[in-house]
Amino acid sequence: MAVVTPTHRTQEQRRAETQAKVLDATIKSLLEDGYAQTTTRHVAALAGVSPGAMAHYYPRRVDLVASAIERLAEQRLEAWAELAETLSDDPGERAPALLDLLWDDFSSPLFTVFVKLWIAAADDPELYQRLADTERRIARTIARLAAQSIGEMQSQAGWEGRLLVVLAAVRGLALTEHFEPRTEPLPDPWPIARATLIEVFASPQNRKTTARRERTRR
Amino acid sequence: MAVVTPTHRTQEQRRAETQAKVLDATIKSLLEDGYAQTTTRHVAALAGVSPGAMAHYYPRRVDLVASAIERLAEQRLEAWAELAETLSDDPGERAPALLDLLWDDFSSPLFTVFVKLWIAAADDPELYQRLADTERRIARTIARLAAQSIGEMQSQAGWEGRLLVVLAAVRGLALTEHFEPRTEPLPDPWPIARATLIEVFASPQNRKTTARRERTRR
DNA sequence: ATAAAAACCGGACGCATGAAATGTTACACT
DNA sequence: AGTGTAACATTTCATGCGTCCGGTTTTTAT
Repeated sequence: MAVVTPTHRTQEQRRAETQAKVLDATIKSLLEDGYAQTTTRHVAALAGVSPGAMAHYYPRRVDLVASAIERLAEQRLEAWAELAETLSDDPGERAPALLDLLWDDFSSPLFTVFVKLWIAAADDPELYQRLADTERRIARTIARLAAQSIGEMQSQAGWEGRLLVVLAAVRGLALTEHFEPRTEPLPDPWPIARATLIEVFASPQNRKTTARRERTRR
Repeated sequence: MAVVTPTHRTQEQRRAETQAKVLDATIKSLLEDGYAQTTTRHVAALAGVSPGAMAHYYPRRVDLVASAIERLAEQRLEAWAELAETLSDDPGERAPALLDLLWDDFSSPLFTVFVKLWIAAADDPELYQRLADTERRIARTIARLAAQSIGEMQSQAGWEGRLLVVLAAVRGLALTEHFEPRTEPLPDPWPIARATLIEVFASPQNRKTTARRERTRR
């Protein structure tokens, strides 16, 4: 495939360029076709790179998806850190805002990629090994973010369980929405779930401070 | 392979026997090796049946796993119906008991099989088609069971959201426990989550303040 | 009871796809 | 200009799914 361009690209440029193309193609494939269908050939074709060239950078499939997921994690963490800045100072507003942030994150297609990889990793020790480190960083960041977002709440009884339940509920809801087979489409469950989760967060103990009505978004 | 055959097995018997062996082997493989590694030959070897024999009953892989999952669903539904009988009549006891039932079900290895198949079905239209019907029956049964278990609660404000959140939370918690990669083992989250979920189920509807500001929007 | 028919089971082949080894081209340094 | 090294391309090997055909056991009809 004769490259017509006499452009003087340095090796570093070429290297970075093909790597970027390959990683983008990998993410695209994971999103649209799932992990099983994300084959080396398919990714190479999507990226417009020869299979052999790709094998040079990512010898095995695991290397490919591990690198891609690390890049994804970077983006996700950056987005989180950025959005965390926009949170209100009012404790009564902060919980609902955090919930919406969570839901936006979990209901995005990127969440499905992570889930698909968790499942695959359950039966693939090597992939598991590669994902564990990345996943750990994500979990830590989210935990830290959540902790500092609900800050003073931690002194109250049962905050640990409430945080656990809220996170699990959002995850479970997202899982159902994304993956559970349906014969007919169902209405968006978030408005109803959101209302209940705000109650859980606000908890009976400090109802006087949080009894103010929350804003309805969107 | 001369079976000296003093056994007078009727065709129906042979048929049922090999089918049972194959289906059991399929479930075993799904449990231990995941969907991707559940190959037709692997299952045949596990069942002690030749690939050709298996192909006679289940021409393609989809037929195999679809049949297996239907059998699993039967067992699961029967177990649920049976356990539902043992629930206490005391409304105060019934919610915790239902929660424990839920957790037992979702934290069992069988749950992981269903999840693995959901994920696989997301990128496999034919498998999706086959699973949708079965999954729908399960969802209906659980919904009906939960509804009649919390019976009179339905008259109270926000019961819809509470049920939704509780189910989602248990699902999400189970997902995390089963699949999220960890570098170190974590303590069992159920005791803490359980306590919070019981509150969610049973607590705030007694207070008049929360009942008023429910139904934010929809 | 026995022969014909049907059902059941076992092994093997073709096709497609995934991963890896080997060969070829382009760049950098002196 | 020439050589060593890194980037890229092609080829080969291994694995898994789906299907067919031959052999055997059970059923049915006389």
